[in-house]
Amino acid sequence: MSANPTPRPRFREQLLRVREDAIVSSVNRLLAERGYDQMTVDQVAADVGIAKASLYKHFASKEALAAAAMVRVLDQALAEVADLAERQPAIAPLQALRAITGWAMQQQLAGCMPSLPAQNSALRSALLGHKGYVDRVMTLSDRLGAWITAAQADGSLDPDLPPELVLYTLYARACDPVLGLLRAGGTYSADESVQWVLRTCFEGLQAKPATPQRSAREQLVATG
Amino acid sequence: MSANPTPRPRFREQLLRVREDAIVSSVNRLLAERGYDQMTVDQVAADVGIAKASLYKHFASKEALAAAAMVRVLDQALAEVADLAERQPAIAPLQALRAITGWAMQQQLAGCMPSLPAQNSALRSALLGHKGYVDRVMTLSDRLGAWITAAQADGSLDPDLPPELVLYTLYARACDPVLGLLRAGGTYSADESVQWVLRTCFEGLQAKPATPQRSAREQLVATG
DNA sequence: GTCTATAAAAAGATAGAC
DNA sequence: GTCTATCTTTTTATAGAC
Repeated sequence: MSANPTPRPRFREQLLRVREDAIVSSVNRLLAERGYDQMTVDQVAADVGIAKASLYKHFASKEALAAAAMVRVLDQALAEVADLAERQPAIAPLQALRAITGWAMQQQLAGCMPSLPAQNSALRSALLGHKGYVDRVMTLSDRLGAWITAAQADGSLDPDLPPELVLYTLYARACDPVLGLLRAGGTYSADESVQWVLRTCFEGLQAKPATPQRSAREQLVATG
Repeated sequence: MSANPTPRPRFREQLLRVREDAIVSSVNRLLAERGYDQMTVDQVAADVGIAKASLYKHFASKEALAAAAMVRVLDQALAEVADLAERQPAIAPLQALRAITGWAMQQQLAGCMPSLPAQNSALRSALLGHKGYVDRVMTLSDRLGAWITAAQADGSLDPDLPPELVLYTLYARACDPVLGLLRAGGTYSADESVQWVLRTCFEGLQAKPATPQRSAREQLVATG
């Protein structure tokens, strides 16, 4: 009998992963460009350069394709969080939240942020039944939640706000259409657009009350 | 010859309008519940209670249905703006913007805000070719733009922000998914949810620097 | 696993009688 | 204008050879 009944299993595995990675890349881009409903499996197959039937050997359904894309971007977000915590262990929690949100916005403008419709219940069910997806969402929410709690404790984040409101808001801003509209206007670069939307997100639309110009009484006291 | 070749044309017209109004109501609700891509013409016909072919006698396409729903909600928004300007002529521009945005958020939570995908280019083209829709969007943007300019002039709205950023942001908040998520949590009523999201929109996530607690020196001066 | 070819079903739109 | 019945296209998914 042969000494290697299954020669180089690692190599085959690696090849499989590379192929599936290419598929997920295509899905990711198409989801970012066209959204879930407008993306077709034929487009994915054509983009990857394989037959549609081959695609279904790797992923069981269109929903599975979307889930895989979400898992990847969630892993990237988790890596970004870990990187931030490692490189800047002393970073203020509010600044950490701002950095992660800015990273997500950059991803969106770069066409790397898959966008799924909130209203497609079939897709929603499929995602909630996908353990890998749910686990990552919970882990990321835990990490962000810790920063939110800390930022509220140190007084940099409004302590009155329900933490879940903050969490939802940050997730939503990662897909905020305002970003694309502002960028499409042509007046601002991608980075500038991100800074503007980040600013409105954290500092609001209203003018700051005191910081820019002190009150007359305060000025009198300080001067006299 | 008969004295009335076309008997009671007004009555027929009125009947037609009532029917089309019922259609638009169904479309509006389905667009709010399921979104454009997940809404089917069959569902609309079934909801109205007429045959699909009859539907196509009133509206030429699915895109036309969506456009009609948007026109109606834009008219409602314009009526709200006019009502605000008439009943409270002295209202501060910032408060006017806040009131209109809050009204839109209430509409969303009530299931009356049709949501169209930003990425469907076919739909986008159809809308941009629809004069009634474009006119109303421009008119509403003009009204809001006037308030934005005024609010920046009186210093209540951050004067550094590009006005188009503010405009885009207000439009986007009318469809903000955060609202539905917060409401779905069950902790807050619809009105409370609107207030929370309004607050984060205008005041941001960060804590205010000075307003909530005055500085020690200021307190000393005020007390002594 | 990859391919070609083909279901199978959904959905937008229309024909033609009344 | 409203209906039933049908068309046409698109799209998800699979059969079966290699």
